[in-house]
Amino acid sequence: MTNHDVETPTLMGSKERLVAAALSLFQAKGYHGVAISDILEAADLPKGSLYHHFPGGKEELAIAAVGFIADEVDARLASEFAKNKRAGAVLLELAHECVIWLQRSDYTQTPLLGLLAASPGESALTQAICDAQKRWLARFETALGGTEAAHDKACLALASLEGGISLARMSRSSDLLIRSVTLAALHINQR
Amino acid sequence: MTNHDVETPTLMGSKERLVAAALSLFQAKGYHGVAISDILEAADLPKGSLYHHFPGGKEELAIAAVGFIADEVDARLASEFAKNKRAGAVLLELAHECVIWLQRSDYTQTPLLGLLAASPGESALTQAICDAQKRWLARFETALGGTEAAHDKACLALASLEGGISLARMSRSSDLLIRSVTLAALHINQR
DNA sequence: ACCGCTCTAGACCAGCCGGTCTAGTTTCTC
DNA sequence: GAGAAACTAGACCGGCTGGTCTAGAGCGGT
Repeated sequence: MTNHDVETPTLMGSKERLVAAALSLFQAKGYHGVAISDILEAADLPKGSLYHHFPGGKEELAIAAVGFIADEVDARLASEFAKNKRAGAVLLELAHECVIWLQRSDYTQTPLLGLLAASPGESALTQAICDAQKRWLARFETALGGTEAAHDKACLALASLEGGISLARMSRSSDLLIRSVTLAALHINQR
Repeated sequence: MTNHDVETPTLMGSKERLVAAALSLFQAKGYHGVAISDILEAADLPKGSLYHHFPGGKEELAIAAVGFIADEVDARLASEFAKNKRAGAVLLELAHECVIWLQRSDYTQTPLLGLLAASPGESALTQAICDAQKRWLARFETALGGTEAAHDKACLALASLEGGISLARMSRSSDLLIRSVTLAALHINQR
């Protein structure tokens, strides 16, 4: 979850700029809430560029955006777990990063994938989101030992994170996210 | 969370029918994903009726829908807690009802408010959603004793529920929801 | 200098969006 | 049964949507 910043567009190629702008907007308003023109304006590019890089239009772009955040978070999880950290600690770290994200956007943006969930049913986009969640889940699960209990704990980790983000965004305060995640982390760490 | 059924429209007044249809559709596709014409078709009513009962248009209707589900769940929580049930048991019961809901809609619908979160920022609608969450949170909090720890547990309860629903809907299986919620309930029940 | 490829640029389009408005029908009240 | 109020009905509108298409700019290779 590093810098997908739209304010410094010239440093990225136009394709990357499109993905970054799209991700940021989708995270703020959901798939249907964002118009193509919004994305183009944010990325400062004309329509032709979009349909050159993404012939599939809005949905293909959204899929790319989901893939981007999925990879980023997945890589981050991998590196954290590689440091032999306990799963609860990693969860907390991720949550704190989400808090920063929320605060920086004045609680307009949802980190991760929450708002993207309102996507056209049964589409490739939905599938992409599902895949991302599966990958993150698997990271936690294996880190927790791969047992049945580990699976349960991994579910709780992700659910408390996504749910906590939703609560935090609505209440415009990171408090609820922190509370739910720390409690979940506590439970996850004990064997 | 009883019957807001759109299939038996003639049994309800047209205003109730509009609210029921709107809620159902918003829960399936999010605020921006639903067109007024969709709602009208589902409720089998012309446009005039909508703007007679809800002069504020789409947003006012959405607010009414949020209020409806908020009241319903809130009343349900109140009655469950009145039976002196432990908070964990109530959480589990609520989750099971959500599971039924998910399965009946073939995982197209999100119970509660998840998808509504993608609503126009800073609007009255967002406020209505926020209020609903606050009320539900308060139910759990007081039932858990009103302490600081109770607040934490209440957050975990709601977060695991909403997050679990999101996971379940994406994976088209209630499994992940059940897992995260049962684990959360376990932790909530212990003092 | 020429070509071919990648990418930018934006005019253009059919269709749908939320919302308004007038006319009609039903239902309640007296 | 007269008249008002509540509600239904749907034509209509301007603006915006996602998407297509043609024209051309920039640039590397030869």
